[in-house]
Amino acid sequence: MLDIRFLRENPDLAKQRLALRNPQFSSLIDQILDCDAQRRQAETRYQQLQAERKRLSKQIGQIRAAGGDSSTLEEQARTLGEQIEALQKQAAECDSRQRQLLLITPNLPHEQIPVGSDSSANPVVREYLTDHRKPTSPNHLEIASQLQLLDLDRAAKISGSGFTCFTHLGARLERALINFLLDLHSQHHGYREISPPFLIRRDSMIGTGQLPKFEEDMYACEKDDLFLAPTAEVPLTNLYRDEILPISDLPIRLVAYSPCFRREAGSTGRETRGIIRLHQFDKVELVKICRPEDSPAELESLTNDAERVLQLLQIPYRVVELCSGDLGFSSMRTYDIEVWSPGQAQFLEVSSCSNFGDYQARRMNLRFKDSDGKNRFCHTLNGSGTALPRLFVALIENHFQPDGSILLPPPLHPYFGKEKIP
RNA sequence: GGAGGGGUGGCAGAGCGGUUGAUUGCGGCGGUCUUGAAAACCGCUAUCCCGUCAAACGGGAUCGUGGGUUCGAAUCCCACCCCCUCCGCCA
Repeated sequence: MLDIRFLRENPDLAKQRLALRNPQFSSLIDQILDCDAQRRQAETRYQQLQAERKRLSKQIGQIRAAGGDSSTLEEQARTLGEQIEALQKQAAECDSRQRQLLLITPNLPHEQIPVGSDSSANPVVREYLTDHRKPTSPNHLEIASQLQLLDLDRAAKISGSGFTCFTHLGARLERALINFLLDLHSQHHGYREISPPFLIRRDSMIGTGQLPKFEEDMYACEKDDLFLAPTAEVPLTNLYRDEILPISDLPIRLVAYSPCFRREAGSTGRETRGIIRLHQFDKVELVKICRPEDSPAELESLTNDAERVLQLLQIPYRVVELCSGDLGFSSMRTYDIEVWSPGQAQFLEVSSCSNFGDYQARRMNLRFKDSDGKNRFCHTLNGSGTALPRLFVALIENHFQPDGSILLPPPLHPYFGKEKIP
């Protein structure tokens, strides 16, 4: 959520920055400021009347205690009460409308990010092993079918398209990867491991920005008004919602494994073959909560922590920075990490590392007490560390051998229990 | 799912229609005393919003959340959320 005071004082700056995402947001800012002006006017007037009524009520109390007649004053107070009620209703309506509008307004892009309208404008920041990448390889589906690592057809019998079963050594590899990632980040990168709930209340979905705007993309349990987590970002970031953290607790670094549930409405046909895009997939997620002045550096180290995964697994990748038009709703700055998939001869996104500034913290009322005793909003960040299915794809395609086996990189051996598949 | 109890300031815990933003204790901050510390004593000690910005000052709101009753609600009524105890069900 954007700071209403910032919008009030810098409406043109806010519009300019939002226009870098999409020009449509200008009128939204005007509507918000309109609500704000109306709200404050009504609020000021009813507060004056309320102060008056308070004085009268005190007098009434005193007169009654003394056994006197207070009926004239009571009549006055009643009249004031009616005016107050009407103005309060007006203020509440403005306030609620203002909040609804703020909740569907995306974060301002950071000043330093590249300007562009779509992913073709995303600059490559750095690359790893891409000079040595395999130009082609059998597709992960071909490899998986030879080695019985996946069963998409039978998964469809259970759940429909967009779901998979990992089978035999495939299931074991999936589990080994999850454990490898959790251990790497919790034991070597300083993240605290959490195993969070996967069903999420509406308020928490609003807190990180999935709701109200993207409700169509979420799986919901309507009976209980709960949503299936689309990413562990949601439970992790919301862990400390509505709290005021002591500054000594910051930065907080959290890591969690979770399955992720996404309806992916409207994306069938594009990049949907195999396990590149699923309605349910595993992911290990990194989240940070820190002081505002630390968030730029924390974004760099978070991205490095995710990259470390690919270095250890010897998978070629590149880091791109998202341009203004490609930026996610809540983010002010994002790096995507993309692994090379020789099977599809393209790069696949396995991690998206973002700095949200105070945008999420404001939505979930997450603050810290500054050294001078003032309460300030925290900054929040997150990144995948990493998404599993595409990592799985890159791993088996990049390490596929001419003899039909897969040679696993050494860091996985203790987790998988052997060096190759089969 | 059924029955009961409860949600008050950083924490503990009073208050159950009228100068109560709220007694008190603990903790925290400042001071007196002391070579220093402890003890004792004194003072301070929430958040949000509005009044164009900042400071000062003034006003309003906040006792789980939202409604209602009333001139006036932490206090009475209703709904919901959360926590605890017992019963039932259950991996």
